[in-house]
Amino acid sequence: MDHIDQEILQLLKNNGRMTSSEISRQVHLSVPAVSERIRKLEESAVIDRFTVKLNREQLGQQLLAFIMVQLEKPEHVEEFRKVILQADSVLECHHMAGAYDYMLKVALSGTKELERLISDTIKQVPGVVKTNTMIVLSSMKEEM
Amino acid sequence: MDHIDQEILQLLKNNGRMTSSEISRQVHLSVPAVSERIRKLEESAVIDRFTVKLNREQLGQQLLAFIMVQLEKPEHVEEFRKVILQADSVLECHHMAGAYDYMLKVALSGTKELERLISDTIKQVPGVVKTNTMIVLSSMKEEM
DNA sequence: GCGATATCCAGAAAAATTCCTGTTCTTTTC
DNA sequence: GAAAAGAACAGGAATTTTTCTGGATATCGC
Repeated sequence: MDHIDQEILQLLKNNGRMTSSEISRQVHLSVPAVSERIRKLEESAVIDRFTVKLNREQLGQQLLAFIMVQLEKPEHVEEFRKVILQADSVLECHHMAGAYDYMLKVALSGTKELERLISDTIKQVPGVVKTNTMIVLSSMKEEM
Repeated sequence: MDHIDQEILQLLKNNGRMTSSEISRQVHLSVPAVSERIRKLEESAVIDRFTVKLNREQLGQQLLAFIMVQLEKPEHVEEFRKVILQADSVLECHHMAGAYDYMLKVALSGTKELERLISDTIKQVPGVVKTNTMIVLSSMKEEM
């Protein structure tokens, strides 16, 4: 992980489909050298994976929110996990230290769908005793 | 945006570097047809951009946290924005409805760096009157 | 010093992409 | 309902990229 690797990662963060030959021109290395570096970054798990960032608004998910969840007892975690992993509108779920046990980041079409998610999905899980929802007005920064 | 486009997006989410020829085999279309569809998805901004998901732990950022920030008056927003955009450890910054004005998602090496970020960077911004930091213990889901 | 490992480059073969053309299918319009 | 216009697709050629070799150079540990 030298400074050239960092340059390569920076370029790939901006454009994950940038070709090795284009990268090679920017970092002043040969094409095989760049390909080999990328391969090793993947192998060493520094690069988790290549992906595509979609525009949520274009996909009808105009509403972004954070939902904090208090789970009564650890015995309910498995059921909770299953529900969360299946819910497409839940982008992230973090186990937290503090007053609440879980923090969810969710993307939905609007408040109707948010209401359904909270009432019909999250609060239906046994052990969920309290939630606290915070609505996002706008996002000034959003990387990975 | 038909079901084939959705298939293509799903494939690209799992592997952003999947070649058009590989995709064409999976969705039973010709290579030019797939390329054209991807081009249009980019043009219509459904695809924001291609990128790479890095492994934060491998990069020495073992600590993930959310910081909620209360900003006294809107006149301090510009200064706040500048500081946030420059801070590499701040992954996300959302303007919120509710008790706090901003929600930050930050990734750092540890509590020392977190302390510096809060005390020396965020709280130094004029107008920041209150913060509330929540530490992530583990993440069971994290997409985009 | 000396071997072992790693990194690099150059060139060739394989693969993928792009571009072009012709065809089919859908949609529009009369 | 039929003809025209437009969009989407498949096939093939030219270009670019990737991958795979072989060999040179540098680095590290002994």
